[in-house]
Amino acid sequence: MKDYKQEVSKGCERCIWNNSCIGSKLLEYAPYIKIFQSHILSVNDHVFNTGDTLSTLYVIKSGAIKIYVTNHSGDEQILNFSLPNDVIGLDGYDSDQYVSSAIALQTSSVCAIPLVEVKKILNEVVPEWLLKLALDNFKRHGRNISLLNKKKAKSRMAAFLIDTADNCKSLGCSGKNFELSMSRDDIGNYLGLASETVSRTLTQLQQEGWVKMERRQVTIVDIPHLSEAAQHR
Amino acid sequence: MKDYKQEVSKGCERCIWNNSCIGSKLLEYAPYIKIFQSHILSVNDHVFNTGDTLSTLYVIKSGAIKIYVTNHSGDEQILNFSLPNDVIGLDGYDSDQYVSSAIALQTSSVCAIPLVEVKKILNEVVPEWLLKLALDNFKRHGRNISLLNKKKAKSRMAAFLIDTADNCKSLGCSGKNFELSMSRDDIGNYLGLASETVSRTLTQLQQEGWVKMERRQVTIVDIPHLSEAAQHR
DNA sequence: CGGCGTGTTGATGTATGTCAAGCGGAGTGG
DNA sequence: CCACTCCGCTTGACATACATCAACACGCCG
Repeated sequence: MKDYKQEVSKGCERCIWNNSCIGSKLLEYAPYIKIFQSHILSVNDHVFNTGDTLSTLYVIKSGAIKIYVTNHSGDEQILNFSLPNDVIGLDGYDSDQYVSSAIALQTSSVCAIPLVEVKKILNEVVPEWLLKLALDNFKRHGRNISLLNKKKAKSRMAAFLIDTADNCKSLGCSGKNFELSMSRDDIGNYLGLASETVSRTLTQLQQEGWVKMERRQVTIVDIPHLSEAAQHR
Repeated sequence: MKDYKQEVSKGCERCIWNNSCIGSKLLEYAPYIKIFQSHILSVNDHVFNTGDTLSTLYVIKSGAIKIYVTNHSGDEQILNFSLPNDVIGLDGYDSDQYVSSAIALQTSSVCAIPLVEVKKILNEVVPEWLLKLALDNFKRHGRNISLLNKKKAKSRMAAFLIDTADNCKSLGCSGKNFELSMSRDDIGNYLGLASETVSRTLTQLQQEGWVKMERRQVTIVDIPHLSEAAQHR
């Protein structure tokens, strides 16, 4: 997807998504932007890969694209199935790499929007705090999925504890020692487990020596092992 | 939470979140806005309820708030645990009611921002297409959670089919008849099920007479029953 | 002390994962 | 055009993780 033969400036006017597509709206707003011609993808062609330099957003024009991440033991986790009119590639907005991969499920076509231009406009127009609000939501979305799609209770609990610890740390506390504000029931509801399972899993994690628990008071002892458990689906 | 005694304009300057809080940023941006004094909540106090008129956003100053929805058979589904500095209440932005409920898990305090003012600024400043992008993401987030937190395979599949049908409909097709672009493997991965379970569940749904399937071609026959199945956790 | 809410632990049932075999359509090559 | 193969899907048999039901322990508060 390196070479674009033709700009789409003209194409947009004839595109069936012209009225709803981000790309054409962007063009109205800043006509000087170069949006590149819809690119045809065959089944199993990648639009981008995790770790690739993030320089382009894509708007799907036709087909279907699978968005997924791969953990370091090679398991694939699908985040989303994106359809025409969806924008993909935004998830790494504040890093400079894609944090997910995108692959075509059908013959598809996408239009490419240079991210630099989008960023420029965003920075000019949108107050920083607002951008942060939107981005935070983006990230939470990803985190949530990765919590819920684990198959084993142990992985979910481990992921939940790490997530909670991270949240706590970003609020200024140690990150190893914190208090859960919710009941086992609530945790179970959130993670899709019975509260008894939450209880059992927590004692199990204690027996492994990875955490210590005293009622709702949590101490994380062995972060490496806990993280590893959280990776397993 | 109807009466606010005191504006927080002064309070913001002394608040520990002053530099990162949306409220204070908003004030810098539009000093005329009235943000209301941090309000103290006891355990199990509601911040807002599903269906309440959406007129206020809340920024959490201290404590922890549980965000949840209740389906019509009364089951609670927790969407999130929100912590200090989080903004809550945005999820119904483009309707005029809250679409979730918020309840304090601990003694907490929140500041109230009138949504009218935020909307006014957003509309002035942020291009409509951009707003749509952010909101769409919001909604997808909610949909995803409600897919993944079902306990039974049948509910997940039903919810998945309905969701897919809706997506399809919003792209202009019938909404009763569509083609899945992904394999059973992918569906299983996405829903956290084995592909065999996906297969079995689909044949089960067919035997119930709720859908017809021909390879990846889906026909939804009995929407009421399917929707009902999708509700059950 | 007694009652209540919350959490733990045990016994049992069940839904779903796993392994394995077989089916059927789509594409390929003869 | 037919046979062959491959891949995705289905179906069955079995194993297992988790839900459910139930009893009980603990801290909290009156």
